[in-house]
Amino acid sequence: MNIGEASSASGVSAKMIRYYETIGLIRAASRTESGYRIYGDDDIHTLRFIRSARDLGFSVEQIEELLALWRDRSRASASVKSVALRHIEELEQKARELHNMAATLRHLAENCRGDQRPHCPIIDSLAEPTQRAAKPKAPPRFGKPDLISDRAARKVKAHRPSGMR
Amino acid sequence: MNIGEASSASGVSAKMIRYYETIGLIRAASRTESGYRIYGDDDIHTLRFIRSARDLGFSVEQIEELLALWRDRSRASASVKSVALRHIEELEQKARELHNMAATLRHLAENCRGDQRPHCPIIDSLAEPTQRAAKPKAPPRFGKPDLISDRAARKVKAHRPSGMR
DNA sequence: ATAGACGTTCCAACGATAGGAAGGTCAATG
DNA sequence: CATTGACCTTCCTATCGTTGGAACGTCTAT
Repeated sequence: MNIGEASSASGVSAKMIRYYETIGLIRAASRTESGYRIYGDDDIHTLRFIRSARDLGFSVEQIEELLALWRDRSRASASVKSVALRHIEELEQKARELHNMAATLRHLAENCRGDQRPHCPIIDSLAEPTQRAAKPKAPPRFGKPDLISDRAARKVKAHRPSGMR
Repeated sequence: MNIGEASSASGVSAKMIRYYETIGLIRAASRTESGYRIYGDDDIHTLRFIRSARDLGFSVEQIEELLALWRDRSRASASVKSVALRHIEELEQKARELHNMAATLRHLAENCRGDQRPHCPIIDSLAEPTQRAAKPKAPPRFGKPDLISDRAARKVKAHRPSGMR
C-alpha cells in the first residue's frame, strides 16, 4: 500500500502521515526502490488509532502516550484511564471558558435593542475599563498547550531520512 | 506614555501592541526623536477595548470590525449586535464540540475499571475502526479560522515603518 | 511516447502570542 | 562625567496541527 491508499484507508491525509513520521509519532515507513513509502495493515491500524484519538481532541503528545499504552498489552487499565480523565478535565475546562464568554456576550446582547439607533451596551461594555471576562492567560488555544516546548521541533529538524532528491 | 506604561495601563503586552501596529489593527504610534513609541489616553482606550474583546474571544479580524463600529458613533446598534450574535454562535459551537468529546470520553472512561488489569474499553475504542466522534474537519482551533487567508500576513510583511536600526 | 495521476522533498502559511538576541536610550547614581 | 540597569528598538524563531504549493520523480494506461 502506498501513502495515498493508506490515507484513504485510515482517514489521515498523506500530508499528515508524512508529518507524523517526521515527528516520530509513527515509525518511518519502508520504501520501494524508487522511494515510495509502503504501508501494511498494522500501519493502517495505527493510523486509524491516531485518527480516532485526534477526533477526541488528544494532542500528538498524548497520542504518543496512548500508543505506547496500546502496544503494551500488560499495562494497567488505570494508566489509560488516568490519561483520559486528565484530558476530559482539560476539554471541559476549555468548554467552560468558551461557554462563559458566550454567556457574557449573550447577556450583553440581550440588553441591546439591535435597531437603527446607535446606543449599544455591547460596544459600551467593551469600551468601559470594567473587566468582566475571566481571561485564561493564553486565550482559547488547543491541543495540549505549553508544557511541550520543543520536542516536536527538535524531532522535525532532526533526522530527515537522508532524502531522495 | 511609552510602550511599557501603555502596556500596564491597558493590559496588553508591549509585544502585542507592536504586533497590532504591524498588522494595522491600531495606527502607528508617533515617536520621540530617538524612536520610542508615544501613546496618549485615546490609544490606551483603544488598547483596552481590544483587550476586552480578546477576552471575549473575538478574533483580531472581528475586533477590526468592532473598532470601526465603535468609532462610528452613528452606526446602528443592530450592526454591533449581529457581529456579537455571530460570535456567540461560534463560541457555543466550539464549546459543544469540546463538550461532546468530553462526553464521549467520559462514557468510555466509565466503563473502564481503572485497575491493574489490562482490559480497557477506552483504548479498545480508539483501536476499533468504529468511528464515533464527529470530527469537525479542522479539529478544535480558535479565533476565526480560515476565511482570513492572507490579510494579516500581507500586512505584516508589507509596511515596516522604515525602522531605526 | 506521452499524459496524468500519483509519489517525493522542502518551504511557507494559518492565529495570537512569547522568547530572545543585539543593539540604542534614558534616568539616576557614584 | 561615567557607569549601571531598566527600558526601548528591530528582527528572528517558536508554539500546534494542518494545508497549500512548487519543483521534480515515478508509475500506469493509452
